[in-house]
Amino acid sequence: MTEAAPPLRRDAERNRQLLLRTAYELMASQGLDVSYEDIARAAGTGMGTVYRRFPQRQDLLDALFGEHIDTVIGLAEQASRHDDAWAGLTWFLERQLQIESRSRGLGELLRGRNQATALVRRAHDRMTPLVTALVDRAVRAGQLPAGATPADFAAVHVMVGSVMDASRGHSPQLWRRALRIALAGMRHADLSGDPPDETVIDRLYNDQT
Amino acid sequence: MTEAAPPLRRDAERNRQLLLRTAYELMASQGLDVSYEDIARAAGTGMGTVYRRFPQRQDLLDALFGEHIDTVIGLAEQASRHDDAWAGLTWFLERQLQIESRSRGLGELLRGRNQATALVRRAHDRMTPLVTALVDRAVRAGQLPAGATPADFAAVHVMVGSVMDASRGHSPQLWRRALRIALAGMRHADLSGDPPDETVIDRLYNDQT
DNA sequence: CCGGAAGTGGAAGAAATCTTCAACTTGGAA
DNA sequence: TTCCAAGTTGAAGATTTCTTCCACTTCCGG
Repeated sequence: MTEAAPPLRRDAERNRQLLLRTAYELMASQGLDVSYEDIARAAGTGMGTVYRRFPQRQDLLDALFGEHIDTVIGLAEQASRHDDAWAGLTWFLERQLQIESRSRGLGELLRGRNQATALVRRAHDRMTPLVTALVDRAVRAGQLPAGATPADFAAVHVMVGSVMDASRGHSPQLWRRALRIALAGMRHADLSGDPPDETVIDRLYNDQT
Repeated sequence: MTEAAPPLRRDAERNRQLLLRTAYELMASQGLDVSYEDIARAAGTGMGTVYRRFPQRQDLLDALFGEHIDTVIGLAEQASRHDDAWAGLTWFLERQLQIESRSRGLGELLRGRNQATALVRRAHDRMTPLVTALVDRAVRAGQLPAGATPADFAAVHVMVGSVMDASRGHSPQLWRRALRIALAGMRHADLSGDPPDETVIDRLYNDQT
């Protein structure tokens, strides 16, 4: 157990909230690679304050995105309860991408661009079994071709996300069209050959290049 | 016309070739963002030599990738002569991605991640009309659904490329599976709604974020 | 073989970001 | 009201990469 941290002084807590709001805004529009100096300036505090509260960038990301990621995990759970496996899968992916479209930073996190391994790994450890079960069900129901795997689903996620990243700013809805293409492809592609390695999902989502 | 540059001294020309080979190797494995210092060190020269020969990074990229890009343009021309429009499209995309899989740097260039706008824009100005004609032919032939556009083709390119980038290193062939998914999606998705803006192709390929 | 133009190397200044820290300010318990 | 632990600030050192520059070396025409 972590020892109970003493509560923050009132002004410090106010600053902390202000920093979180500010950092979230910046990362929503610019992605995760925002400098501490930019955050401090936008919040009107000194850099030292940011470092005191979030000594590691990971600490900031945890505080910023923890609950958002729990939300996404909740979507996966909800989807896995869907009677129609394919409907559950498409609903989940569409919802997740919609959330990512509102925050570039969260998208980078969920799709494993950049740092942030701990948070991401935990999230995917929770979601992968759920998605796997859905994919298996969809295959058995004939909604997906034999040979379809959870890794294909992850690949679709990465693929649509890349269109989102490349078109954010000028065609904010283009990812929906890419999603239609990719999902139709999942249903109609010949996926019988060379099944991807079991570990591909983790690596797709955690490669830091 | 550019005025004729005087020929390089023999030792300088030797160094130039050495730098090009070295830089190509480094960018093939690490992407375009290799520092001049890394290039100089790997080639065994001083940084000043790199700067003297290639004052702007653009100069280096032009010299490195110019002919590779012409090769890809050639592929597009060859594809556009194919009787079967769909076969031409898939052949072209597969070939182009295969080349990108051997050089991460070239992939970044062709898919518009990073700088390099001049070279990329010229290439796409040449290829876009060819691809457009192929897509139109494929639609008329019933090989692609009504509403399919060249921008969808560009999106597929970007999508498969993103899987390539995320899996390079552990699953170097995974992009082929993603390509199968994306191409099957092009044929089977409902693409009748909200056609992408005309300018989307350029922007997909030239967004520098 | 000589002289000078061309070429080279790498130290040094500039710029961006990360990170620490010592002097200063403030909240709130007593 | 006093006092001090908690909090804040921004300057300053460390790092990294970019870019310039000048003393030194090399090539090659005459």
